[in-house]
Amino acid sequence: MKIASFNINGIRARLACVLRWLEECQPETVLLQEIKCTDGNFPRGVFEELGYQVETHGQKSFNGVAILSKFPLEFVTRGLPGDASDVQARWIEAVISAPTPIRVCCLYLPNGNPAPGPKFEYKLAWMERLHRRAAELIALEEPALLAGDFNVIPQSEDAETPEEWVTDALFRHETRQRWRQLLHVGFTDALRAINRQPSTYTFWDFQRGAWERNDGIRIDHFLLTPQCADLLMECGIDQHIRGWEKPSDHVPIWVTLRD
DNA sequence: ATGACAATCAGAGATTGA
Repeated sequence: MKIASFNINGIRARLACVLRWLEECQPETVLLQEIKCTDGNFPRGVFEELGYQVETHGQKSFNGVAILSKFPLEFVTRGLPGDASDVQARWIEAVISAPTPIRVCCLYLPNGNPAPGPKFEYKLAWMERLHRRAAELIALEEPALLAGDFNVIPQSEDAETPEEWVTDALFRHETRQRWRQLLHVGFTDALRAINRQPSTYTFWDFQRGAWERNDGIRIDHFLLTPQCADLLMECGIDQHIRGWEKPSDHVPIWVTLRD
């Protein structure tokens, strides 16, 4: 089972790029972030014709997440539990009904800049809710994963110029402390379980030639429960597509799990 | 301190992102 996560920065602007990548990558399941459209405007037919079941949680203009899968998706829920007043579309969860069922949580964690400020407070509160849901998933003792755009640079080795990020919401100590809470309850960072190489980035800013200078950061992650980590075979980042025509500023990260 | 770059909504320029 190959499961990929990709912050596409607008599904309508990125449709050609995504289709080209799907052809090349051939994932059975895809977790998308920043679809930037309502459920009604998502081009679901395009993916259904490729054999994917499509589940979306969108909103107008901003945010929005979706799951595509060639296996049936069951028990689909939308919205991160813990705050009924939160209207931002940043979480969709489902169980992939494969021979070994996998629970997948597709998330788009708030950016949080500028920090400090109300957006940073929202980010930290969202991470506290994520921590509570993560602990529940661990208690299930089942193969499950959290994946998506975490907007967290975990360590200095995850940025080309870490000194420039120390006051940023993606790398502040409050943010990284909450990231580590997810590891402490038992989640495994899939990329780092396999690959300790530097420059394993998933994001390069559109500005100042960041891609050409490899001035990147690692902020898109797969976190696995112990039962899911037992199934882990590979984890990779499709960095080359950042150089394609009309790319997203993020690139896909994927895992392959034993069936 | 600012802007550089891109997408969205709207139909210019503000807002958001990271």
